[in-house]
Amino acid sequence: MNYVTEQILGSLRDARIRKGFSQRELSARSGVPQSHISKIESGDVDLRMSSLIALARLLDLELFVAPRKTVPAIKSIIRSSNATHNNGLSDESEPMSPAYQLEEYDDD
Amino acid sequence: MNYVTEQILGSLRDARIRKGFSQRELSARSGVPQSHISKIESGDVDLRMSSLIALARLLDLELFVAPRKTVPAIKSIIRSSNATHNNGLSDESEPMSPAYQLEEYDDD
DNA sequence: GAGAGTGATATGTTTTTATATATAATTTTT
DNA sequence: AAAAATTATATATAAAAACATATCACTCTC
Repeated sequence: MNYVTEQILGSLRDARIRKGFSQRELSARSGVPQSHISKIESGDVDLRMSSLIALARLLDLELFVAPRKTVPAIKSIIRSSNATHNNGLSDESEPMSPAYQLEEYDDD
Repeated sequence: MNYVTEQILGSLRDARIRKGFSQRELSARSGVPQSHISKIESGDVDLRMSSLIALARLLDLELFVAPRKTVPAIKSIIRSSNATHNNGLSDESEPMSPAYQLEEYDDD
């Protein structure tokens, strides 16, 4: 598994966890079987672009290609975005995932 | 074909052309058949992540996922990068594709 | 208009994702 | 430690990409 792939799959997993989704829940939302999500995250399959985009979208991520020379700048933006776990100045950001969960929730 | 897909495929085609590669040449460099590259560019196939990464790499592009809220900033970076067709202040940028080609070149 | 280069189409085969489903293994919670 | 939730594996099937190869249509140049 090459570096870029690892990066992307890692981002997917991190985003899922940051949103407080289990693989099952992401499965329910995306229609992709949990077993397949597991394989995806562990790099056992070379997933298709449409699947990647669909999963990313559910996790509030977007897929891109960028010129190599812009990579450092972009990574910097992403990094500082991830560093900002809901500081006061937030905009239309996603609701923070709770540190613990009192009741089970079933939206969707 | 959704918006993100279109964006990405468009970027691939643009980058290929900016580098002065024909589909045949990209095929030779990547090992992906020209016929398949044609289908990819016209959105006839839902290509795999590894293929996407491989093609992107040959075109000096890199694949990413980024948090949705960072998208405008990132697009802005990419835009200005593309706007700068070799202005004087360049760094380690790729050699400019020539406006015309005298001889055929075969590196690789 | 012949020849060369380019991109799109066509066909048949192989490989692999994606799906469905079940269950095992692991981690977390009570 | 028992129960519950989460993730990893396994198997079988269907669908689609990837591949190899050939050819067609189009444009451009000589």
